[in-house]
Formats: sequence, C-alpha cells, structure tokens
Amino acid sequence: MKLTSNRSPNPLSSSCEQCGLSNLCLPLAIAGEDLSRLDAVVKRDSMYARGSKVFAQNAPFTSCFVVKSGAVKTSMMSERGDEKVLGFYLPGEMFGLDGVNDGAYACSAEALERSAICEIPFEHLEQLARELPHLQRYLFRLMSREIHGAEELSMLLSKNTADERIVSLFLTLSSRHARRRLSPTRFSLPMSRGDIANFLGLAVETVSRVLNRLQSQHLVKVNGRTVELLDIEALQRQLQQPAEPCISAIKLMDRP
Amino acid sequence: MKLTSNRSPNPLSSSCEQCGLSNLCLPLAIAGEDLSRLDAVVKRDSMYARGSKVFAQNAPFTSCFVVKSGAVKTSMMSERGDEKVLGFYLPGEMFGLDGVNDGAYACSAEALERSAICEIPFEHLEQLARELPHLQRYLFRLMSREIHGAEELSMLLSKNTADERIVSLFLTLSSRHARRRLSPTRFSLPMSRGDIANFLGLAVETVSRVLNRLQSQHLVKVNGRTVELLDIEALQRQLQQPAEPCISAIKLMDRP
DNA sequence: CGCAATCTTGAACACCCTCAAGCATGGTGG
DNA sequence: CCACCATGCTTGAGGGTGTTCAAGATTGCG
Repeated sequence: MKLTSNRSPNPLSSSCEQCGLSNLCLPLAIAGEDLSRLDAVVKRDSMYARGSKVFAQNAPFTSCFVVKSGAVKTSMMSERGDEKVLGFYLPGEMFGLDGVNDGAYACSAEALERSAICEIPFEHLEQLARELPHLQRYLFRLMSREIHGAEELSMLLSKNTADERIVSLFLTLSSRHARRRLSPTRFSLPMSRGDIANFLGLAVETVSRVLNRLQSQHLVKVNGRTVELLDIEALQRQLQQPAEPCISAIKLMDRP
Repeated sequence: MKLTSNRSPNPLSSSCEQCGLSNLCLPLAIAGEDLSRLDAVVKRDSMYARGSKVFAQNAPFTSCFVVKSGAVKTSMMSERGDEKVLGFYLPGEMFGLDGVNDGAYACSAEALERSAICEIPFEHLEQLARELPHLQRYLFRLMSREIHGAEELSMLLSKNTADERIVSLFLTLSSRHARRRLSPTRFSLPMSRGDIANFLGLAVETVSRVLNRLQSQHLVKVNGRTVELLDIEALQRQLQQPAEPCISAIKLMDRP
C-alpha cells in the first residue's frame, strides 16, 4: 500500500498549443485563437506516482482528465466490495466523464505507472462549450464514444471466449498505439495480469494460460509486460470467425 | 419475420408541456417559456409496431429518441454476426445517444411491444443546448448516465452469478417503475426470455431455471411475463452479501 | 383449431474458476 | 553482496456453474 499524496505540479508544463498530443486531444475541437481560453483553465501536467489515485469513487465530481504520458485505469467497487476494472487510458485519452450524472465520480482512477495528467475543471469546459459549438459537439462525441466503448466491453464479456477477449484487448491497444504513430506490433503493457484479468472478466490464471496458448500458435510473443503481435491479420480473423468447437466439427460428419 | 414499415404518426399527439412524462423527460431541463422551442422540433408520438426497428445499426445518426409508451430494446451486432442486447428502455427514457460519435448508430433499436416514441433531431437539440445552459448540462448528464449504465452492465456480467443477474434486472426494473408511480412489486416484462438471457449474458435455459429457483425460494412469483417481487429487501440482500458457496462454508468448519 | 414460436425440463459436457504449489522478479536491509 | 521476503506470474489438478443438445410443454396468433 502506498500513500496517495505523491502528486506534484510539473514546472515544465507548456501550453496546449505546443503539446505533442494536440492532434488527439481537446485542441482538435478548438480553433487557434480560442485555444488560449482552454489553456487558461487547464491544470497541466500534474505528475502521479504509480499506484496513486487521480480521483476516488464517490468523490465530488469537479473535473475530467486527460492522460499526457503514462497510463491510467478506472475501476468500480460494487456494494459487495469487489472491484471491476472498467478501462485503461493512454496518452491523449480523456477519463472521468461518468461523474457528470449525479455529481460524484462513478468510478475511481489510478495511475498504472508514473504519469502526467492534465485536469480540466468541468464547469469551465461547460462554459466554453456553450460558446464554442465545435467544442460542445466534440464533448458529446467523446461521451458517446465512451458509451460505445462500454457497450463493446459488455459484448466482449458475454459473447467471447477467454482467448478472444485477450486478442481483442491486444488489437485495441495496437490500434490506439498506431494513432500515436507508435508501433502497432510491439508495445509494453502498462497494466498487470491481474488488471487484464479483471478487465476481461477472467481469472489471472486463465490470462496466463491464454497467453501461452497464443504464443504456441505463433500469434504473439509475450515476455513479461512486453508484447509483440506476430500476425495481426490472423488475430483479427480469430475475432471474426465463428469460433467453431474443434470436437463438434467431427460430430457433424456422422450425420446421414 | 415482420415487415418493419409499420410506423405511423399519431394524430392525438399533444405538446411536451401537456405530456404526462414531462417530469421524467427533457422538459425537466427547460423552463416554461423555452419549452415551446423544444415542442417545435420534436416529432411526437410516432407509433411503432411490436418488432419494428426504430433505427438500424450503422444507419446515419440523425436523432435521439424518447419512449412515450411501450418499450424498446437496443442491440448490437458483432462482426461475427451474433447479437448482443444492450439495454431496455421504458417510458420517459432516452436512447440512441451512442450514435453521436461517428455519425452512425452504434446499435439498432427495436420496439418490444406497440410503442409511441418521440424523435428529436440531434442538430436541433444541439442548437438549443447552446442557448439553454440547463439543457446542455442535462444532455451531458444523460450521456454520463448512459456510460454509467453500460459500466454497471459490464460489472454485472463479469462479477455476478446467473441468479444475481436476474435479481439485479428485476430490481432495476422495479425502481424504474417506481419512478413512474407504478407498482414496484408487480409489473409485466416487455421482453422475451431470449432478450433477458442475451442481455444478461446467459442461455435461455438458464434464465428459465433461475426463475424457478427464485420462485421456490419465495422471492418472486413469475407467470409468463408477469412478475411479482415478494420480498424486495431479501432480493437486495442477495446482491450485497458475498454469495458464499454453500459447500465451502462447511469446509471452513473443518479448520483446527 | 393448428402450426410456430416461446418457454420449460432433463442429461452430459465444456470452459473457466478455484485451490495449491512452484517459479521468477525486485526491492530492502542486514 | 546476498539473503530475505513480498509481489507478481506461471503451471497443474480437480470441480462447479452454466452451456449445449434434445425433447417435451405451453402459449399465442393466424
């Protein structure tokens, strides 16, 4: 257990305009001259140590956040006391939007590694959105995307096997890396096996076994937290094909 | 299979102001004099026959919708071709918001029974939201709630047993009925067993068996699509308690 | 009334989980 | 520096929850 007060402002923080993520993040939606107004309200580049909380579930909702560097996971605690990992957020991605509804964060957010995170007070963002139609539209789209993402997770959890869930996670991570012009085939996982298992609704042991299976099929190479996707197209096929059980295929041949 | 073109405008449609759902729906967020502006853009009370589609997945996103009477299910088709039911919508509830992101509906929506549904062109709603801060805030909250709802479904699917999933659905329906001043203990299910099973990530057979189990425990009474909750508090307890496996409880007693 | 769709019931099996132990890894302190 | 322990990851064996397959009961609609 670590103390969670290891958060500090970053003296090197620059403007949104100069930020390398400006083509992924809010600046996308804001024209040049208005960007300074966003700049004025963003608390830029706070550093969070690995394991420290960005916000806690049920804490009063004040801001949404964007990962500048590092990685974040969000998770929800049930009444029963068990935790469910809801998502992972990489640089350029916004989180904390599910707290708008009743004024309290519906989940908690935690840095998976040492991370720089920008904080945007939601009241200011709302005010700006009123005046900048593009920004309003962009926020609606962001939230809509979040809905869609959560829906796809439900789909994954109820319709896919353990192998497919892992493959799906890897492919998602791959394309998110590609958006940042990073290698889509080689990357390192910011999260533990436990986080992966929890996120995908599996046991840690199952994750371990599936990774071995995928390796022996020469689809991926995994070494600790380093992942290499050896055949992306084959991985994609695995998600499209009806996943026919190998045994019942034989049974079918017995038919008259 | 039914044809899906059985949709017709309702001559009896009245204004939002006079609508019985105005304390659940958008009018909540709009002051009296501005309400007429909403009225002007709402296509009110179109009737949809049971089984007809309100919109199809991947169709261009134009509007969001509110159930006036009846019930709607939304579902998503995977690349592989299997369907996942994502949600059920009752009178006063809005759906179709996950299409904002990329301009196409991420799911399809279908009337579960003969339903009256109001359609609100999103462009107009956006325009109104710019001018009415309360409305903008309300839309953000609606979308945030939708995110939260999808997250809770993920939680349910990965952390709860079949029995708990059914109980959770019943309790959710119960409280949504209560909001409309309907009986929280006696109501009828608008969806089939198949829809329930799909929504909860179970097989139809399992739903059937669980319903029997809950009946023999005198927690609910089910007759076809009619449900009576006999002991709401006991049902709630079932979701809070750690669901101890009955056998291992005995094992624990063997300890020195 | 009769057929089709929906729902229930039963038996066998599969997938994944649980439990338990062994194996790396890394940080800490003697 | 290495022993030490904590933590995280892997591997193996066995069992449970829910699925699949198959058949029968019920409902509902033309």
